[in-house]
Amino acid sequence: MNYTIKDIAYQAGVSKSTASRVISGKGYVSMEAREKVEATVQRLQYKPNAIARSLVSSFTRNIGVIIYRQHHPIASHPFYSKVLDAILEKATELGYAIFVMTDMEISNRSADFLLEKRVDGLILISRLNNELLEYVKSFDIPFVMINSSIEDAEVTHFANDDLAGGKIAAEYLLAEGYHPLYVVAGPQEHRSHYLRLKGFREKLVESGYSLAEEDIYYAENTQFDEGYRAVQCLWERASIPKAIFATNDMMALGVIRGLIEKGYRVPGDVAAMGFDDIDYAAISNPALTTVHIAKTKMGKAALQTLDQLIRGQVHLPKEELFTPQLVVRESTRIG
Amino acid sequence: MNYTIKDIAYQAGVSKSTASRVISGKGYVSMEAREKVEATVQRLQYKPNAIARSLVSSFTRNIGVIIYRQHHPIASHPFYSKVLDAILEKATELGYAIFVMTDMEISNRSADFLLEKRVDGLILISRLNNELLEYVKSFDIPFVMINSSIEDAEVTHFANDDLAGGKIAAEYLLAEGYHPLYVVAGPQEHRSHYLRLKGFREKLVESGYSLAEEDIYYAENTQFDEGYRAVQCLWERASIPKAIFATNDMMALGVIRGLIEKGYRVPGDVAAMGFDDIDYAAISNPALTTVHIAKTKMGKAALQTLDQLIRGQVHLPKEELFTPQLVVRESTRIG
DNA sequence: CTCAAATATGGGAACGTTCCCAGTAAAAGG
DNA sequence: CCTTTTACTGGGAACGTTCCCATATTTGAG
Repeated sequence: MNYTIKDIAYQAGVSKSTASRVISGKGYVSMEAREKVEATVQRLQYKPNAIARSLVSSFTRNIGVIIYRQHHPIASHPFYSKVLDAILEKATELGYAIFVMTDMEISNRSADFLLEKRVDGLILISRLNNELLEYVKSFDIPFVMINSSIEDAEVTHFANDDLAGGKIAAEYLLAEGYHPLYVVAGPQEHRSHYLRLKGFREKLVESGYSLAEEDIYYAENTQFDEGYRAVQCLWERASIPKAIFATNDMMALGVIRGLIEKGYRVPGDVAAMGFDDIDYAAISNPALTTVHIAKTKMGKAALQTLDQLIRGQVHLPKEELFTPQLVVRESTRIG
Repeated sequence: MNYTIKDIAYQAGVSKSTASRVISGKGYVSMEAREKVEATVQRLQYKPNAIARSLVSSFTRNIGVIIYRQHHPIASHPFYSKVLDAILEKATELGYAIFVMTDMEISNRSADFLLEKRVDGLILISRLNNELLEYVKSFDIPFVMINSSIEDAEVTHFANDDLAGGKIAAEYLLAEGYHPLYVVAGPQEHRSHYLRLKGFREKLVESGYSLAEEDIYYAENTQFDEGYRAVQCLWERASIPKAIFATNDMMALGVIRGLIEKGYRVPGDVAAMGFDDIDYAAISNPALTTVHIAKTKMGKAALQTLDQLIRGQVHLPKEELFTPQLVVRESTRIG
């Protein structure tokens, strides 16, 4: 059985009002009463009931994180798990507890569930559609999006500057003399993969090159296997590229695997480059050149802003883009 | 503003008792009343307040997961994130919401926090000490442990059969003709690393071999860098092994990196083997031979059992060991 | 010495549910 | 036709807090 504030009050010989004042730390309390109550709290290992507190204050200090995944589990996702880590760490700092939910299909289910739990705010990560967005908006609960597949002018959104990232990749590969180039592009319905390809192509054009449609493999999902398959498909064509850029690291790793199996040396014969800078990029063989995304910063900033939203601040920037950074490793470094 | 059951009752023209009966689905309600209430619920997008419900029922349908990590973030941990994924999936199935917490040092902080939130149960993962265990036990809240660093006869524990796993590794390497062998062993305070080494050694002895202390590198943590460092340290000694076994995959990957940098071919010159079967093991170059742990099964079983505990079942097995499985990949396959 | 301000206390309403209970109306049993 | 059961309804207490309010005591300024 759990003790209540009444038990504390009774055993400390004060009223529950006084006990409440000591425990919540607000209002006038005499030194004597304070000591008696604190001693009793200690002795009975009393823990205030956050449920009852929430009921009266209408704040739960709980936040829901929903990651909509289509193919891949959430927590073990090499990218989103990093963001989630950052959120969890920041949450401890700010005194929030985090509900983590994952949903295979994009539906209202998770949001409904967390709304019933009366979370103070919501963080939506990755894929979502307009219907869901409108649904969440219709309850006026603070929420932010991270790396969402869609954009909305009214909703605070944290994302990597993928257009710039695509350009960085193209610029680097061209500067290193890699040409011709092939691209393995993730699903174009997703904002980030679309922008990465777009930035890459724009930079090529700016530099006097071009990117033909037949030099692009459009992947069905964003995983290792699709990178591997891309090599098989692209190789049915005549020319062999000097480098392959994939719009994320997992696919780039699949590309490397495909190349090695075909007997090519990476980067000796064909170089490979990814995007995301997941943990494994640094330790793979060869280590993967990629575009680093500030995953930790994104996660922390998202919760920080959500906290401000919860505390009633209104005039916050609607979009925050994080600047990506080139990370050069072995997979594009010859000699 | 959120609607309450009173609003529903008023707008539907019934008492809040009747509205409650319709919404919670228990007690007698006329067809007419039911329809009126359901229509109003639909119209106002009413969501029952789980906080108020919890207060009266004393169940929250929330469960806390605490992962104590020493060096590595939790969600992006290649092993525990898989377990967490399984827990999240099972939770959706069983109708629980999951609080995920992470703690750098082993303290009562996270447990206290979640206890105040009045979670129905707790899942403790990885490292913990007796003090913490006794503390959690002192509140009689149902809880289970997964892959805990310590054992306790009274607490339900889900773990891999690490002793058997160590034997499997030794048996396989010997059968393939690998000898002499080096071992990179994780911190021996942790039950699983201790048992993996123990099983490995026992099998060697059974087979007429032995494992000298100087052929073991005791790692300070369980990460990539320590595997890499192990190679540097072990190589200061005279003989070169035919294979190296690391008590987890991350260290094994570090070993491979170290070997490659020294100019050895893996497995041509020296083979390498890990333990865990994390995602990266399958896609690394060379793909890593390892001992597979049923991470998903462990996570699901843990929540399943916790649910039974919460529902009042008492006679449950105190320990469940999952049988590991050999996974042979390139890193030990010659030719 | 008086009176206002500051300090301290306890009673009780409120938060949004559930659930027990008393009561009524209709159906069924004798 | 009376009685018992069944079907249905609404009032109100309870869950464990916070917080407003009324009241009591102490402090200290004039």
